Amino acid sequence: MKWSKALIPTLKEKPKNVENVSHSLSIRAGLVRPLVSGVYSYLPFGWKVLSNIINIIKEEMNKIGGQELFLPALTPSEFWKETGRWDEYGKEMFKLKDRKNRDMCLAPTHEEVITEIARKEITSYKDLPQIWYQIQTKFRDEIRPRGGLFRLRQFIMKDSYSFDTDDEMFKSNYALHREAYSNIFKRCGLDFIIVKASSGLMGGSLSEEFMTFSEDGEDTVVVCEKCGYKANHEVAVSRNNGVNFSDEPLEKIHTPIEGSIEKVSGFLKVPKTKLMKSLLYLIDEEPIFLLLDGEHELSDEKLGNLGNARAATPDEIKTIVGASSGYISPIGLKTKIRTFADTALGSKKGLITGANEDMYHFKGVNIERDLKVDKYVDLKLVNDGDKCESCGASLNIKHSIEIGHIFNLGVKYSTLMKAFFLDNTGEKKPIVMGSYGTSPERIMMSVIETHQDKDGIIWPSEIAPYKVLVIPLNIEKPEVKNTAETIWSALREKTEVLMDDRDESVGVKFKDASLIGIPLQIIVGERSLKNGNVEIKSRDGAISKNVKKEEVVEEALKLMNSEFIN
RNA sequence: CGGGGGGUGGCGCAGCUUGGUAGCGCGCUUGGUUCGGGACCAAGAGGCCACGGGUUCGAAUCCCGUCUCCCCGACCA
Repeated sequence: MKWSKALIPTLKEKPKNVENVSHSLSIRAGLVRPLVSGVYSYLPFGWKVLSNIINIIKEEMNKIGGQELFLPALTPSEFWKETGRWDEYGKEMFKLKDRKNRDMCLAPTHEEVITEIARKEITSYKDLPQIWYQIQTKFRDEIRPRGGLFRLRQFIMKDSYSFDTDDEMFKSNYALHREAYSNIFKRCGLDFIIVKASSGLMGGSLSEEFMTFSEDGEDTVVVCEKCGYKANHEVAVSRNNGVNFSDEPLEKIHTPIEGSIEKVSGFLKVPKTKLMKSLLYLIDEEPIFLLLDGEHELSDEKLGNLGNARAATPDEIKTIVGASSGYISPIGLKTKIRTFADTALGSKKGLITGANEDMYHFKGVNIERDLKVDKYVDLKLVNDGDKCESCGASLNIKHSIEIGHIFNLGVKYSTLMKAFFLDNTGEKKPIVMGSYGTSPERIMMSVIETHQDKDGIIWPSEIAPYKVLVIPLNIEKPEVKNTAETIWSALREKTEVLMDDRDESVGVKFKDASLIGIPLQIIVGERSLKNGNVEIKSRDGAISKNVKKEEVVEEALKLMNSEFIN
């Protein structure tokens, strides 16, 4: 392709309303253009990258025996109603009516549709296992699209589904996907880790997320550099901080300040760990006290695991406990309220917590002596620097981007939608399912996030829109032009090559070359041509040398296949 | 949905406080000079100042409403 004939609309300035690097670069390099919030057009240059990513995905999925299919995006409500997600998904689902007034939606995911196929077509254990996948557009009316292309309302998803007779068989399909995903991300040039995940709306237990690190990522993960422990922040665990205070008698003290952990620890001049956070929640409409170490926040995910939970309102707290939030605790209450304590609280002594009277706290609280804990559960959101549960080293919290998610659906959908098969004893059983998702846009944006410098993108060669960029510096000099043409023609038979044949000044060409990030550049200019040379260099700066113009094609092909670029 | 910030030639911005001929940089067109890191000169084209109402002799500017985009929180590939 010649640049003069191509649509590669580069931008000199950072577009407005753009925050993170990948968003800015994807627009500046002419890959994408916004249409409405959370919806983007993919221009030819960007689509080439996405197509390369999609091809890698297909290759790796086919390798594990995945069969590609293509399901409709427009789906009737009835299947969603069978599983209850018509309501569960709520406003996030793009719902519409057809001309007969029938409820339809633009599918946000495809468990229902795929299960509908499975229940009709799979009848015997002899039909199992199966892996079906598709690469298709998903629609989710996100509460807030964000981060450029990180959270979209319309996006491409590769989703696959596995069908097995039992958990044992499922495990091997799961492992195959884990392997395939690892290969996909590796080939795209991404560094990633696999963490324990939260399952969200999908349900199911075994669940892992593939994460890349980026300051602009909307997720956080907890990692232990020492033993390799890693988990999504929401579900990560850490040890008791090991801080102990001496035992004292229980005593009510006057604390004439706002009852926050911050204020109380400041007022009493004690560390936050000496405070015990007492929170009143309604779990399945039963009031329950949740106790946490003063320096930790409650994890929403872990809270959700307890049941249908919500924080008690100030009025409810007043009615149930008789004091305001900030001055409450399960100690000395007339009415019994069940109490769950975070595991890290253990049997601590000498703590401070609310005295169930405004402006008063208890000091000297001894958990074993002064209150009855009904259940110890893991409730806390891990803090940076907490001690690793398994090895005791300090944990780090890092921003990350979720690029893939694999999980066990168990028999949730097969049971709800009656997708049964007969096993070898003639017994009717629900199909064991797994669901696996990744998104080409996310991959592309993650790659940009992690493969760029101040001048622009540096594409890993496998997904680069072109592998080589030929830059004739002054297109009006016949020798420069002809040499570039010769190189370009020879190269285009072997690989994808772009030639910047625009009549632009060198500065513009070099700046654009850096911006669009083609991994290999062949620079044809009068200066080196005097010695019969052209320059070949890699965008990442690793290679820059002069070679005979007759040998540059061969050299380029050699470099392309070497390890030098990611 | 709550909170915050925007919408002015294609792009990035100024102008708005204190109403009075719509401006700058980039890009674009034409001609010329340049050509190893966003060149220079000259001449041009291009704007219902998001939209709808008001106030006023007069509104990009003041007031009311609407739409829309971005950021922070509940969601997830």
